[in-house]
Parts: sequence; structure tokens; C-alpha cells
Amino acid sequence: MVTTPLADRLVARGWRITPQRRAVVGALAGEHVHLSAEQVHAAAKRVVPEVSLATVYNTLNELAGMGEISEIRLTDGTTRYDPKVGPGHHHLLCDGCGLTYDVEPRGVDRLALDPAQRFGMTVDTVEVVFRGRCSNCAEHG
Amino acid sequence: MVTTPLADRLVARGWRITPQRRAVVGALAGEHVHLSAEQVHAAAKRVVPEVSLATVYNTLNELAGMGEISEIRLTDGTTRYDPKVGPGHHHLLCDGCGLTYDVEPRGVDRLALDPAQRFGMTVDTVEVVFRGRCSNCAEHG
DNA sequence: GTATATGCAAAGCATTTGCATTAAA
DNA sequence: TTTAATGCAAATGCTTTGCATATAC
Repeated sequence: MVTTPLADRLVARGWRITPQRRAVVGALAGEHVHLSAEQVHAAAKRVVPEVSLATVYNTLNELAGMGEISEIRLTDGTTRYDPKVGPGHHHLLCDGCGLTYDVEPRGVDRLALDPAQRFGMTVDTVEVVFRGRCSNCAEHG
Repeated sequence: MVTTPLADRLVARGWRITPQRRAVVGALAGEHVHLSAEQVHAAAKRVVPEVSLATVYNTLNELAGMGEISEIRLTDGTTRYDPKVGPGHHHLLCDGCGLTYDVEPRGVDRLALDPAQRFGMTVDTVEVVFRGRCSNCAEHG
């Protein structure tokens, strides 16, 4: 299962590869933990100090728009960005600090919604969210 | 399974029952569809025209804080308020307009997260979100 | 009568946008 | 050279807050 590298796909879509964009993409690379825009900004600045928050948001939105990353809205109104995409994509998140992990629960494939429970809607995706507290938040707060 | 009426529980907690609060609580009453703060405001104004958005938000937050309702964050950053509480609480929502229904999927009880997938976190709740398009959004947009 | 709830308007925050400037191709 | 990307700062939209007034108890 060899996949075209993200950078190549971006070029194929007509993107100009700038240091800023490379830094943003790099900040998201293959983690279990997902980052907020501020965190992506902080990480990107370590590589390209002059990158602006606006550019980070723009890049993140473009990546999300072309389906290269996905967005997760937290209870506090902020967003986390997830480099993994595709179906079977579930999360475990901390109610204390918003820490977000990718997880692969068992039993997802047995989830079903009766037609009577669909209210005339199409059902395209299923997503499972587990909530709890990370070790850090469990001790304090 | 007789439950104490919400109004009684509020009084028991020392709430003053004002027309505004009664209108907000009334707007949320037993629906499958959940409302945004603006929609709650609109509904409440039909009963108490001078109720302010600020009071609606305050009341909603207090209700959520005492666990009488729950909040759902949408992809667009807005919030929906859900009068149902307790575990086994799942949703079907429209990617087009944010319409949100309560649903009872089959197979939820078979969901499980291996210890190795918990990253040291406690796991307190599980929530399933189905996404799709309502009949209205499927036709247009 | 007294403490709490209200409405209003101002403040907050995360996110978005306009525009002149810079740089990738 | 041409066109798209950048940074900045201003604007946005939802939500929260401060404070003087009104009101439930």
C-alpha cells in the first residue's frame, strides 16, 4: 500500500511549495496526537520563524478542503487537525485539556442505524468518540 | 420511570424561576431535533419577546453545567443544545445545514477500546456520530 | 427588603478576509 | 514575468462579561 507523498499530491493539484506550507505539512506529520492551529503554528515557527497564523489557517483549510486532513471540533470551540483521513477514523479525547488521539475501537463495523432512525437522511459516515481524562488531567484539575 | 420535572429540579437547586428561564426551558422541551442558541432565542421570544440572547446563553450554560442538557459542537463552530442527557446518547447530523437528530444505533454496546489504545486515559463515555445529508440539503446545495 | 436575574452594550476568542508585498514557477 | 502565496491588521461571528436596573422570593 504505497501512497503518493503528500507533497507530490499538492504539486499535482497546482500548489506552489513554499517553506511555510512545507513547515505546516511537516508539523502535522504522522502522529497519534492531533494539534490545534496554535500548536501547528508554534511547530511551524520552529522551522520557519516568520510564518503567520493566517497562513497556517489558510493552509490547514486548503488541506482540509481537498480531503488531505480532517478537522475535529472540541467542546471549547477550538479545532484539532488530523493528518489521517478516510473512513474508520475514531477518536479518544480528554475532557480536561482537549488532548486528542486516533484510536481503532473494536465493534465499529456492527454499528447500524435502522431506516426508521434516519429521518430521510443519507448516512455517509460513522464516527466514534470516546471521552475521558488523560493522566495529567486526572491528577490535577 | 417517573422523573422529577425539570422546573422542580431547578427550584431545588435554588433557581429563581423567571419567565425568561421558563421560555428557554420550554423551547428545548423533548425534541428529536436540537437547536442552536439563536433558534432557542427565537423560540423563547415567541413567548417572552424581550428575552435577550445573553440570557439565553447564560441559561443554556447553567443548564449544561448542572448536567440538565448537553452541548454538541458542529463543524462550523456553532453549538447545538440537547435536552436529553445520560449515556447512550448518539447523533445523526447533516453536513449541509447542521440539522441534528437523536438516534439509537444498534451495536453500540459492542464498541470497545483495547487498553493499548487508551494511552493512559480513563474512558468515561462513548458517543457515535453519523453524518450525511438531510433531504433538503441532498436536493439543493 | 435583599439577593439574584435581566438587558444592554462592550469585550473576548478563534478564525477569516482584504490588500499591498514577496516569491515560486 | 506572471500568478499565487504571504504577512499584517482589520473584520467577522459566536459567545461571554460588566454593570446598572428590575424582579423573584
